Amino acid sequence: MPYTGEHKQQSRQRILESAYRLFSSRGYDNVSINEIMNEASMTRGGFYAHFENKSALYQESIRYAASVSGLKQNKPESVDGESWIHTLLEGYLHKQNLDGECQCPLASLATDVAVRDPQIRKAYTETFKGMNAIIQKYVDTYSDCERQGVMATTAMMIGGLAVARALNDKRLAEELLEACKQEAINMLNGATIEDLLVED
Amino acid sequence: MPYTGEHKQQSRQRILESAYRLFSSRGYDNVSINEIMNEASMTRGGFYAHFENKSALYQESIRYAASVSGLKQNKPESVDGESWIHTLLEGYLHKQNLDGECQCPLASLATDVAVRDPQIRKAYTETFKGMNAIIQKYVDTYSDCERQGVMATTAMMIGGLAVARALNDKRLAEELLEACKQEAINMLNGATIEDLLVED
DNA sequence: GTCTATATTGGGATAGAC
DNA sequence: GTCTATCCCAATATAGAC
Repeated sequence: MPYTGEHKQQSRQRILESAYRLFSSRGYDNVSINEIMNEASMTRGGFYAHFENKSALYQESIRYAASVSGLKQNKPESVDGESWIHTLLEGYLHKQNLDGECQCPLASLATDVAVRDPQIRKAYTETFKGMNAIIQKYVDTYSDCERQGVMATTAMMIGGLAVARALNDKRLAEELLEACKQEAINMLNGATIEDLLVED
Repeated sequence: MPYTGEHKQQSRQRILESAYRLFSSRGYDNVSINEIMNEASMTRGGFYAHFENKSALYQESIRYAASVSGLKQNKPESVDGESWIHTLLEGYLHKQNLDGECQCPLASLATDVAVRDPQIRKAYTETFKGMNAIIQKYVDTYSDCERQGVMATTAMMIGGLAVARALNDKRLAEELLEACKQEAINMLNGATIEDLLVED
């Protein structure tokens, strides 16, 4: 029955979308299955035809969000690696990510994930590795910045956005995003003062 | 009645301690007032003699944790500012903060706070400002690193620790802490490649 | 100020009709 | 596969004894 299968896939997709939207806005515990299903234009009872339980949905919604994040966009041929990194930073540390939903589960759910079961943390860990791989790939086209610098930069991006979302002071939050953007560009340029001094 | 007043203060202190310990380990929603009171050797009913509700306790426990954090220790006279920054980084990005409780509420509760009421976010915001002020104070003794660099560094420290706590891979988590430590030292040294190039 | 007992709510999960 | 109805448990908050 192709219709039934396709229809089920569409329902599943809608559930994943509304789940991530609500989880990133309000956290795992503060969102009910009822709300998620309503937002996906279904009722509560139907949920268990798609997911084993709420925890399984959480895990899959993290993977889903990572797969549609701005970081996953393909670089146009005409743009060089360094410019593309700037574009990615601009999109990631953008003030539109401050209120409510947020494109990146690494930032919106960091401390929430830390207290969940291993399957959920595994989805988070793989997403983090993926983010580092993407940044490294483009950085390699113009800089000698290595794994350590890239990891510290992604931590700063995630931390900057996560903290900015928690702040109760919009001006400070936007200042923080801007600071992280500038320093990320510096850090990804690779060489440090020490390197230069040694070369002198 | 001095005895009664003092006794109440001690009870309140015990509640704040066990509250922060449990909140930082398992998040706000996953900890019940019952558990907190048991951990403080009291019973549930007594709670409301000390705090208006659970939310008020959350707010005060964040301020309490910030007040006893390692960052609040006083620098010994004999140690210079730069060495002290290294000591603070070592303590903050230490693997003993990975499992369970964590000295810094900014890292252990970042995304948890983002979805709470304004009073809680205010406590978080003030704690963040305090962390920046402390780092800036010591950095000023040896570097020209300004507000932007300090804010980006604290975001990296908080983000590094928060993400490392969420990861399901101990080796990767420790590598991340180490990367943030090294890059924080670099960043707090202030000048960037661009600065040096301009000076040339 | 601390205790026990309880009112009340909310939400995860299941049963069963269609 | 989706719906309605229901079971069940956990947790906040309150009432009232001591």
